[in-house]
Amino acid sequence: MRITALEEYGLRCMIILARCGKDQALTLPEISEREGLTVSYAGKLLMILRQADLVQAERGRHGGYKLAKPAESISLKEIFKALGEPVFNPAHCKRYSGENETCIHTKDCRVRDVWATLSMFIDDYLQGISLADLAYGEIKILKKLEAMKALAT
Amino acid sequence: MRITALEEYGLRCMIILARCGKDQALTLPEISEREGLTVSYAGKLLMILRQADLVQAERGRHGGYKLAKPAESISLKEIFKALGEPVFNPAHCKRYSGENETCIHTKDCRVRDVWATLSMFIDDYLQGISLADLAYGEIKILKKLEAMKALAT
DNA sequence: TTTAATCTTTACTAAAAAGTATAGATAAAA
DNA sequence: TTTTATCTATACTTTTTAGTAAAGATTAAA
Repeated sequence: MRITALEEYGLRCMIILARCGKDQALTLPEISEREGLTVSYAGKLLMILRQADLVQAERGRHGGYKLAKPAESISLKEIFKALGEPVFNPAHCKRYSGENETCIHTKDCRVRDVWATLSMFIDDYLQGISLADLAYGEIKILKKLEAMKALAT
Repeated sequence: MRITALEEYGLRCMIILARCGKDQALTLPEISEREGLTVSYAGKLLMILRQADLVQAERGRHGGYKLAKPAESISLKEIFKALGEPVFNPAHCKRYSGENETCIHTKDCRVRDVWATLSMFIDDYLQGISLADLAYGEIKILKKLEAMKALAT
């Protein structure tokens, strides 16, 4: 199970935007410079985020990107939804069907139950963390994570 | 976040072996036929599983693969560990470092905290499910998953 | 000892994901 | 109106993952 490059870098771009202040826009060169990415790649990431309505873009002089809404009201779940697929989705069983048309376990599949439940856990976890927590809630988020850990064990 | 092909198919091969009975061995053609995989690909998967000591192989006539220990004492966590990397590991920050030598957030990184905690949750979850649960615990596993869901919300 | 059925290993090809480049569109300032 | 700074879109290249092929090693039976 892997976090993809789009997810990792896309999230970091969101953090940078959250940190730069609500009404100030950052340009692609600025974003890419801060995260150590090429301008092209940052452009690709920001396009994805814009198409998901997570950021707003403005062209021309004084243009750039800013968050489409306050960091407090953007959850990691939303961000991940924009950047990739969930751990488990209905296409899974078709994708991993080997030589067959669909997976041979189509009905009554325990593996699917396990993935679906895990996927739900992950979604809940990501839902509970806001972009603001990550961008400037240094103390808050550590406490939150500690609390979640304690709950889990 | 994605489940990889090795993880998905590798787990399914383990389930097939668990279902075939403790002392009976299955050959590559048998395994591949049951899961709809090519013999070559099944060979690759089983080699990985063998090198992780999850299955035992015997060559020659009457050869084949069987589980290295009872399905009750093999957790999904072990199986996943053999087949791929965890969601978060120490190499992560180096891998996703953009143009830089290491990620610019090396010290005091909230993103890393979030991944590390998530990774721990996932491990706990996988640890709590045995191969036996998946292979022949039809009722048991559904109940288990329901209980875990209830706990989470 | 030969043969056939099996696993083992390594190298190869194909597909997907990651990352780059380039030409075009828009906005504002000169 | 021209120029410059910006985003946008698409096509391309590289790297990684997925999947295949083929030759070798082992075992047991004939």
